Amino acid sequence: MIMKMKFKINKKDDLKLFDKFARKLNLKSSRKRDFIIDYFLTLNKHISIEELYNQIKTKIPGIGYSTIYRTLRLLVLCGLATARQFEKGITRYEPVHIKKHHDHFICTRCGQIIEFHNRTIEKIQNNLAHKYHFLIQNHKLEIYGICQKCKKKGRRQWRASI
Amino acid sequence: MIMKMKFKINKKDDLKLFDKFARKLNLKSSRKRDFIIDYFLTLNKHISIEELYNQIKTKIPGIGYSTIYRTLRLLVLCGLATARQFEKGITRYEPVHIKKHHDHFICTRCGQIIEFHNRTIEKIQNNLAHKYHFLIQNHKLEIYGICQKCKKKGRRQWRASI
DNA sequence: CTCATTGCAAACGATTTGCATACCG
DNA sequence: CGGTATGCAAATCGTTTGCAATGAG
Repeated sequence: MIMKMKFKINKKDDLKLFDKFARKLNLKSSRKRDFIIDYFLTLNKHISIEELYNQIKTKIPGIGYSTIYRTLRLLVLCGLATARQFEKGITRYEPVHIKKHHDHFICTRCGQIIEFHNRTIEKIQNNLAHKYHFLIQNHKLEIYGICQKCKKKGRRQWRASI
Repeated sequence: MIMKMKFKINKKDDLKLFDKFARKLNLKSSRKRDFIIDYFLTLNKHISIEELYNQIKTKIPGIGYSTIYRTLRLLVLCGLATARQFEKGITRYEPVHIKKHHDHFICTRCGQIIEFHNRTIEKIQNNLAHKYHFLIQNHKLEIYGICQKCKKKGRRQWRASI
């Protein structure tokens, strides 16, 4: 029922787009930024700045948080990344190529996000769309609730936080 | 074609639910908190802490931010409010009663929103949730596309509005 | 009296920014 | 060289928390 999704990543085109964007804004090229962008665009899942920072740090030891933030801001500006807030206070970025057709379970207690894809739901959507003479471009399905771990935790642990 | 949905605001039941929740957690009652809850539950739109604070302040001048925060946290915990981040850095809360049956077709050209509800999609969601041991609290399904009218209009008319 | 609630100020965590330095063309 | 990119530390902003005072049962 649940399918792992495959994405055709067209990094080349994405990089070309960024180049054009960079020229428009008179940006100079930079090894570090280029590396971050290249790295980010190969991802097929959303990522937080912290995660990205830790991963990049292993490749560019001296890298700073601000550089990651500034680079991601540029990517969002030029449309190559999308920023989303699944849970409180943490922004997650996804490369534009995975924007389509993925759905999320989001735990409202611990913030865990489970991605899934379901064909039947999509089929129904298409039927409904047909009924309403609606041409589907894209959709977003988010299911909020409590994940297995948090259900087990029970009341005591979150009681403490009042 | 657009269906106005009616929400039965059942504040009485909501308050009862909170009472039960409060008893379980050994909360004492408090005028201020009760007022905030009552006020919040009559809203039919999401609200930010800042907005709520400013509105409550006109009724209870001495109120503090923390009280609002703490009360909303309780409401989220007991399921009477949902927290969402529509935009970066700001959490908005909505009363549960406007949170149900939240499916939308959204026309990306004219902005028309068609609300709909489909039982089968919900059934599938429940199956998926079961598989992941996930307890569903609510969900949001948004389908973006082009509505009947705009399909007929062709490109010229909506192009002008960009 | 015994706890829970509240307001305030301080703490916090994610993000942004000012500035001096490093880098690119 | 002139201007952009970077790292660092400090500033910011929404939110949380410690604590002393207040309120409820």
